[in-house]
Amino acid sequence: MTRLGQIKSIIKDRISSGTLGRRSKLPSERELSELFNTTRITIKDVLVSLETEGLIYREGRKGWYVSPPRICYNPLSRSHFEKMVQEQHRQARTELVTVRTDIAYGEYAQALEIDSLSSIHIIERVRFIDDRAVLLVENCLKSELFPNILEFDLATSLTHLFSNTYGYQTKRSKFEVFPTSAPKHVAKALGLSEGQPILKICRVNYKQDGELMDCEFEYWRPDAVMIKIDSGE
Amino acid sequence: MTRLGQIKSIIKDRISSGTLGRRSKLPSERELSELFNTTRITIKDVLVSLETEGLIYREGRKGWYVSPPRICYNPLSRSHFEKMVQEQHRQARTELVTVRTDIAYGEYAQALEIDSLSSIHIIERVRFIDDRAVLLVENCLKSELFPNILEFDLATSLTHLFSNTYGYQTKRSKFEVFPTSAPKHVAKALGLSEGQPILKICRVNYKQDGELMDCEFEYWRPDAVMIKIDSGE
DNA sequence: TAGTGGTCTAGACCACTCG
DNA sequence: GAGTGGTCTAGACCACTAT
Repeated sequence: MTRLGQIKSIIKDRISSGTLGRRSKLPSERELSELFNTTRITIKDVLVSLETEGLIYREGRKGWYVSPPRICYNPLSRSHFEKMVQEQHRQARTELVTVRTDIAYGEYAQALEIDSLSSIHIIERVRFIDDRAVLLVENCLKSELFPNILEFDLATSLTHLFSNTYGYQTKRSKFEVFPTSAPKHVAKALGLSEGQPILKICRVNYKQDGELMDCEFEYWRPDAVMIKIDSGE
Repeated sequence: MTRLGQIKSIIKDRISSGTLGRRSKLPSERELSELFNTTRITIKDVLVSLETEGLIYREGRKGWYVSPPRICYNPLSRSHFEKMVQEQHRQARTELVTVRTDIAYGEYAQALEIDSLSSIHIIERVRFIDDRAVLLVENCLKSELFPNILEFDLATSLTHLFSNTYGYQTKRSKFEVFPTSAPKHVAKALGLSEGQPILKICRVNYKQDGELMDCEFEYWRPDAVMIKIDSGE
C-alpha cells in the first residue's frame, strides 16, 4: 500500500472508532506531516482524498474537521429546510446574504424560460446546520408575480411566504442534480476555496395553474447531503 | 488572480471555444508545465480543479481528456440504460465484469432488509457511453426470487429479464444519491485511481405485490451524468 | 523503450484567522 | 504575532501504457 493509503486508513480508523469525534478539529497539516514523517504535500493529498470521500471538510483557512452525518434531502417533498433539518434532530439557521433586482440573464433566464427583458429578483441565502454553513441558495423570482416581496423578512421560509401572501402553491417541480465545483460567490459564502467540489441542484417550480413561478439554485457542501427519493410516497 | 486561476481560465477558453474538442487529449502534464513555465504540481492542481468542475477527465495513466456532455438520467423512469443513452443520441454498451453468489452482508444485507443468512446474487457490470467507461453497476438480487438467473445473458437489460422471465414489474423504487470517492473495485473497473470522486446512487426496487425485489449500487463518473427529475411526469 | 500519470521529498512565501 | 491553509518551486522514482 502507498504511504498515502497507509496514512488515510489510520485517520479513517480514528474517525470510525470515535477517537476523532464529529466536528472535532484535526491536527494542522504541518503537525500531521511531522507525525507521519512526510511532507505537507503528501498530507494534503491524504486530506483531500478523505474530503472527497465525505469524511472530513475544511473551513476557510481555519483547519480540517470531521464531517457530521449527511442530511437526507428529498427535493420533491414540500417540506421546507428548517423543518427537514429539525426532523433529523439537527439545528437549522438561515442568513440572508444579498437581494438584487435585475434583468433576467444567463442561466436565470434559461431556467425561467423568459427572454432577457423581464425583471427578476434574486435572493441569496446561506443555510446552516448545527452552525456549519452547508448550503448557498439563490432563489430567482419573476418580479411581476411577486409585488413588494422585498419588503418581507426573507430569512424565513419562502414557501410559506409564497402561499400565505400570494396564494401560490407549488404543484409541480423539476430538478437537476450534478457534482461540479464552487463558483466564486458560493465559495466565499460557504468558506470554501475556489474550485472545491460542490453538489449543485437546480429547481424549477410551477404553481397550481401550471405557470412557471420561480427557480432555485442550490449549492451544497458535498459531504453534508444525501438526496433521498421514494417513488411511492 | 493566482497562476493556477490564470492557467485554468486559459484552458477553459480553449475548451469552450472548441479549440479542444470533446474527447480530445490534453498535452501531457510535463508539456503543460513547460508551456506555462511552471511545475507539474501546479499543473496537476489546475487539472484536478478542471476535473472537479466536470470539464475534463483522466483515464488510467493514459492522460487527460475533454469531457463530453453529461447524460441526463431519471432514476424514477422505467427506461433502461441502453434506451436512455440512445434517446440522447449517444452510443451505449454494457460489459459483464463478475457474477457471484454469496451470503448477504454489509450494505447489501442492509439495503435488501434481510438477515445475513440469505443467499444473494451480485452482478457487476460496466456501462460505456461512446466507448468511455462511465458507470459501474452492482445488481444485487435475492436468490430465492430469481431461480436460474445466472444461466441467462446478463450483459443485456435486467429489467427485461425480470419482466419477461419472472413476471416481475417494478412498482416502486427508492433511491439515494450522494458524492463520495471510488472504492478499489470501482476505480479499477472505470480506470480511475483510488479515491477519485464518483457519484454513488443506491436503488431499491419493489415488485407489483410490494415485495422488495432487488437493489442496485451505481457508481458514476461524476462528470458523465446529471440527475433529472420531473415531479409532474 | 519512451512516455504517461501517481506518488513523494524539502523546502518557500502569501493571505487570512485568532487570540 | 503566531499559526493556519493556499499556492508555488525544482526536482525524484515508480507503475503502467502504448508502440
